[in-house]
Amino acid sequence: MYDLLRKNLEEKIKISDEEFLKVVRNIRRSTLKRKKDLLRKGDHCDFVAFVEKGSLRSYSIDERETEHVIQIALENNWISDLRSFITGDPAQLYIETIESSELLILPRNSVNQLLDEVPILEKFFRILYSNAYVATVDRIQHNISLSATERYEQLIKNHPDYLQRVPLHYIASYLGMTPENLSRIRKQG
Amino acid sequence: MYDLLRKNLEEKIKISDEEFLKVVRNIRRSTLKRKKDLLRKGDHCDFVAFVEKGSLRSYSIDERETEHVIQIALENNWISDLRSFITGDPAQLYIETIESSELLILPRNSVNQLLDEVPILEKFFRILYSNAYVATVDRIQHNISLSATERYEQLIKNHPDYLQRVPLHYIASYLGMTPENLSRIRKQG
DNA sequence: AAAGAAGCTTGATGTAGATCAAGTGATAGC
DNA sequence: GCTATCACTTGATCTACATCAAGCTTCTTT
Repeated sequence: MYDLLRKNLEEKIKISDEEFLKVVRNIRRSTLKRKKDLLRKGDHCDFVAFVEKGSLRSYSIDERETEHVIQIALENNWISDLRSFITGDPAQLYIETIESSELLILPRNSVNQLLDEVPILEKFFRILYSNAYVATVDRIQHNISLSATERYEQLIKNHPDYLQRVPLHYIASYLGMTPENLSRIRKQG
Repeated sequence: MYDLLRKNLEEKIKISDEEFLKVVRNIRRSTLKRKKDLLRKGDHCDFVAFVEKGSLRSYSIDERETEHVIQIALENNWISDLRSFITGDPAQLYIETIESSELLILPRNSVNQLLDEVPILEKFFRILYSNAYVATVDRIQHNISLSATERYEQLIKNHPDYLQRVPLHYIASYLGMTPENLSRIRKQG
């Protein structure tokens, strides 16, 4: 039932049956059809969500009403508006399912309490945060120094699975280009 | 002697004289002329540095030999290659003084030890990390959704001090544009 | 005080990628 | 199984910004 979550935790920390049970007790399971909202801008993002099945994206909308995909998460990944989760500020992001999905939701209240009960989770969250940090730093570097074509090539290398599962216009947005431009890049390559 | 550092810590946490003394005992003071390296790519960044006086920048160099300014730090700010500091991987960044500067260096060894001796510092570092995270997320949003002119206008609003102290071609790089383009933008505005 | 380096501006030209517009093919949900 | 929305492609045009090149000014260092 919670095998994938357990596996995910054990990629980062050692956790006993007993400790894992404490985590599981605090989890809420959520099943969502495709294109359903998990978070809307202005909400308080008081959870982190683990993707057990399906796929999601987080995105922002700027003043010109343009969407920008920030994160794509398939199975075995965590998604949240970490900024809002950490600071308590209103969310800047929307989070939405791409395919219909099965999620395991860990609310912030529980997290605070769990950190006392299961101290090894401190390490887990530290890793979660620093991974998120490193990912965003990488992304800046990426956008700064690569052309649209190179960014697409990197994506093929690092996330070939996205191409099977995620509509191309989301991928284009994630890579910081228009769908038209991505289409033309794919035609050449 | 360490007034500015104390003030900086107290912006984020409450710290007693005794605790602060423990911190200070672990600090190394460093005085650098302008344009001197503090960190080179490939080094292990095993410190965080507090700017007591002067200014620094961190930057990367891409395959095309182009520099990209990642962070600018004036007095009362911290600078590091946090990615390398956190993960222990070799640094991706260079750090260099812009003006001649006075730095307070906190080595990682000391940090680990200090976290045991002065638990309140856990909070300080959590805040330091999450500020860094939020800053990079903001920067992505910024670059994604604003034009070169708008990015410059935001900078004027948020960091007017940079304009007095930091050469314009570093600012241009920080904003993700060429010096020529920044020059033309300033001419119009 | 002089010489060199660093910093800034201006003009001419080039180009990656955006925007606009239209049409075709695929999917989901009733 | 039908219909509407969604997804993708292709072409024509436009534009923000980069690149290249040159000259001027202002600092730094000796």
